[in-house]
Amino acid sequence: MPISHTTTFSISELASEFDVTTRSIRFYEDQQLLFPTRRGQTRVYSAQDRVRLKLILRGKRLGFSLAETRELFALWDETPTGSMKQLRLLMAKIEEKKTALEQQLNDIAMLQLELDSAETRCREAMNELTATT
Amino acid sequence: MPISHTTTFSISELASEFDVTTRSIRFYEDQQLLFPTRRGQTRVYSAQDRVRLKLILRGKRLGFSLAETRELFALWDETPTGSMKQLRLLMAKIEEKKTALEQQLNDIAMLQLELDSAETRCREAMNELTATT
DNA sequence: GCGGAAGTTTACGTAAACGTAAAGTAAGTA
DNA sequence: TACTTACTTTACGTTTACGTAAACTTCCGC
Repeated sequence: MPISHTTTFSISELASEFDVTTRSIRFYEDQQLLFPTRRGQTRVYSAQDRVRLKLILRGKRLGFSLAETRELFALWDETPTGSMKQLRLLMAKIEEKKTALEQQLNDIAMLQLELDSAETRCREAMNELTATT
Repeated sequence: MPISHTTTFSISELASEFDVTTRSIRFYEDQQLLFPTRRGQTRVYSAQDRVRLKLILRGKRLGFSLAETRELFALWDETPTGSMKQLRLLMAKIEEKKTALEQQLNDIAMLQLELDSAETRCREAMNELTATT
């Protein structure tokens, strides 16, 4: 059901665009990660919701739990309008995430080296087989 | 029980070194990711096992399931001594992992930008509060 | 030789992230 | 009007990755 298309989407549009099930999308709503409006019973998703869904899936690719992603949304949403104490806490969370990402970058770099090595060995083995020795 | 220490480790040594529970380590064995030898009943871990454990944990940080990590181990182990067909399959798997890692790098880069932005906003908010305006 | 620490197996429990079936509604269409 | 299609809620089932308790065995120090 392609919705009015000013800037809104149906659940199946999003599902097929991002290749997830409607079940998943509803589950993300259940977990307070998405907040579509309703036209009667039917869910109507805004462009913002679409972005959020994209971010959720990105989070998954990085191994984040839905809870963690929700935390990140909180970081992003909280237009920093809190007390000094809250702001310090927010900064701490941000730094924490940043160091975790640094760690991930390291991990990925190592894995890439190993895969490259495996690739080389594989290539050599293929050459052995091809060679007319 | 610090074992003979030529190059072997007890389960609790590994557990405390990597800050995981012994339960987890035993579970990884159950899932065919580790293969400690036995001294009587007791598990004895080699340096190789230790490396594997480290790799398992790295995998977890990258969001890999234990099954995926086991697959990676297979890639690594299979000293490429198979048929051409098998080698091509191996190469395909390696490429697949590599592109997945590229995707992850992209994802991380994006997230880093967003976190930097959040950090900036946070700093500005703190300055607002501090300023004697 | 006895208590405590560290190891073991067996087995049931649990949280996260959905899958899947059941049963119903609402809109468009032949 | 009947049929199809897309959407909905409710609710139980499933997989992964362990946690946790129970009930041993082994070894070490005193």
